[in-house]
Amino acid sequence: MDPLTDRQTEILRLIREMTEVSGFPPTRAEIARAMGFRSVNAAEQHLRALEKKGVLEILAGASRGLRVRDPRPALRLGKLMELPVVGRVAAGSPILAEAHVQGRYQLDPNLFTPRADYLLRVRGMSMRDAGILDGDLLAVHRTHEARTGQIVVARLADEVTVKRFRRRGHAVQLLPENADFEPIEVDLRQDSLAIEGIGVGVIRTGRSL
Amino acid sequence: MDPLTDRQTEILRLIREMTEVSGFPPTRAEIARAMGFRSVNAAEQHLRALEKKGVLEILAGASRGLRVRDPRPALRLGKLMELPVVGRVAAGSPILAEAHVQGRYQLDPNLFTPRADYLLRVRGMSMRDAGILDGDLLAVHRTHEARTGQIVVARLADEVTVKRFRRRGHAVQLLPENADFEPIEVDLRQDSLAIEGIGVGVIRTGRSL
DNA sequence: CTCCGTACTGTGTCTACATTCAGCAGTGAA
DNA sequence: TTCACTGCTGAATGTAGACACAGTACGGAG
Repeated sequence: MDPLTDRQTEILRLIREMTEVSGFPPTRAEIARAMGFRSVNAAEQHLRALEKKGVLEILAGASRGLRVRDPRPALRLGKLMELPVVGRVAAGSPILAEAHVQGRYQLDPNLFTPRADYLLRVRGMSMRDAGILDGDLLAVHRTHEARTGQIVVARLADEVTVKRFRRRGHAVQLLPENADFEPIEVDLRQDSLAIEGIGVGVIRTGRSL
Repeated sequence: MDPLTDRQTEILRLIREMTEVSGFPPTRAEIARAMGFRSVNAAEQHLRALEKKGVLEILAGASRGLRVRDPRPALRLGKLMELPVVGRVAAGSPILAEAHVQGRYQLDPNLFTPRADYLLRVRGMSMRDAGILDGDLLAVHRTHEARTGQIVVARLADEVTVKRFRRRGHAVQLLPENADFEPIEVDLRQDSLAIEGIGVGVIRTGRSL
C-alpha cells in the first residue's frame, strides 16, 4: 500500500479525533474548517486520496459516510463466532446483504447445534406458541434443506418469513404457531420456495421480556 | 429519569447497533426503514422522546447528529463474560452454589441490559405465554429489587421459581403466564419472599425449538 | 370530559452535504 | 518538456436529511 503523505496522515488523524469527540465522522466542510481550507473541495480531494490508498472507506451519497479502515486484528478471537444481526429484509435482496446487518454479537459456538450463521430479528407474532415473539433473535443455520418439523427461514415471493416446515411430496406447508394466522400452502411444481436456513435457537433481549 | 417505553428502548438499541456497524449514527430515514415505519416523522418523534428523557443527545441541524448518552463502556476487546448455567436449585442452598453449575457459556456483554449474571435453566411451562419454555435458559441479573411487570427469579419456601412480579403495598403476586397455572399470592408481612434476580433475556438452544 | 403522552402516517420546506467542474501552482520523474 | 501527483481556490448542482405542520388512534390521569 502506498504510504500516506504528511498532509494525508494529518487528515486521517483529524477524522479519527473528530469521530471520537462528536460520536460521528465529520463532513467535508467540517474537515475544511478544521484544517483551515477555504474550499470544501480540498477536503474532498484528500478523502479521495485516502480512499485510493485503502485506509478510508467512503460511502457514496451518505452524509458523514466515512469509515477509517482500522487494521483491527481479526475479530475471530479464540474460538468465538461473531454473528451478524439481520433486521428487516428488503424484497429481492440476499439476507446477508450488508444493508440489513443491524449489529454483531459474539457468541459461544457451543451454544447452538448445528452452528448458527446469523441472527434474524423476528417480526410479528405468527410463531408465538413456539415461544418466538416479536423482536426475538432467531439463530439461523444456513442451509437449503429442511425436514418436516423444523423451523425454517423461507423466502416466498420476495418475502422472508419464519414458519414451521412440513413436506408431503410436492406439497409444502409453512405452518405458523398461532391460531390467528393461516398456514401457507406451497406447491413445489408451480411456486418458488427458497429455504434460507433452519432455526437452531432463540435469543430474547430484555425489551420484549 | 423517566423509564423508557419498550419501543423507545428498541430505538435506542437500534441506534447503538447501527452506529457500531456503520461507524456513524443513522438518519431518521434509516431508523424508519429499519423499524418498518412508513413515515420518517415516527423516527423523529421517538428521538425527541429519547432526548427529553435524557438518554440521547440531538445536535440540531447536523445530519446524523445523534449521540447516545452513557456510551456503554463495553468495548469488544475480548471482554467477554463467561456466564454459569444454573440447573435445578436444591432447597435451601444459594443459587450460584458450584453444585448447581451445569456449564458455562461465553456471551457478548452487549446482549443484555442490564448485565446478565447467570443463566438459569427454566423448568416447566408456567411461563409459556411469555415465550419462556421448558428447558430455556433465562438470563438473570442479580438484584433484590423488582418492579411490577418484571420477570423475577424468586425464592419461596426454599423453592426457586420464575414468575412475573406484581406488587401492591404488602401484597405481592407471582403470576404465571399460562392459564393452567395459578397465581401465587404472598403477604410480605407474614411470608418470606426473596427476589434472587430479574430476567433480562432468554436463550433457547436447538433441542426445545 | 379534557388533556397529555405514546405511537404512528403523510406532506412539505429548507439547508446541510456530497460531489462535480474549472482552474492555478509546485515538485519530481521520464 | 510533458506528464502525473500533491495541494489547494471557487462556484455550482442535486439530493440526502433535519424538521415543522397536520392528522389519526389509543390509553391513562385528573
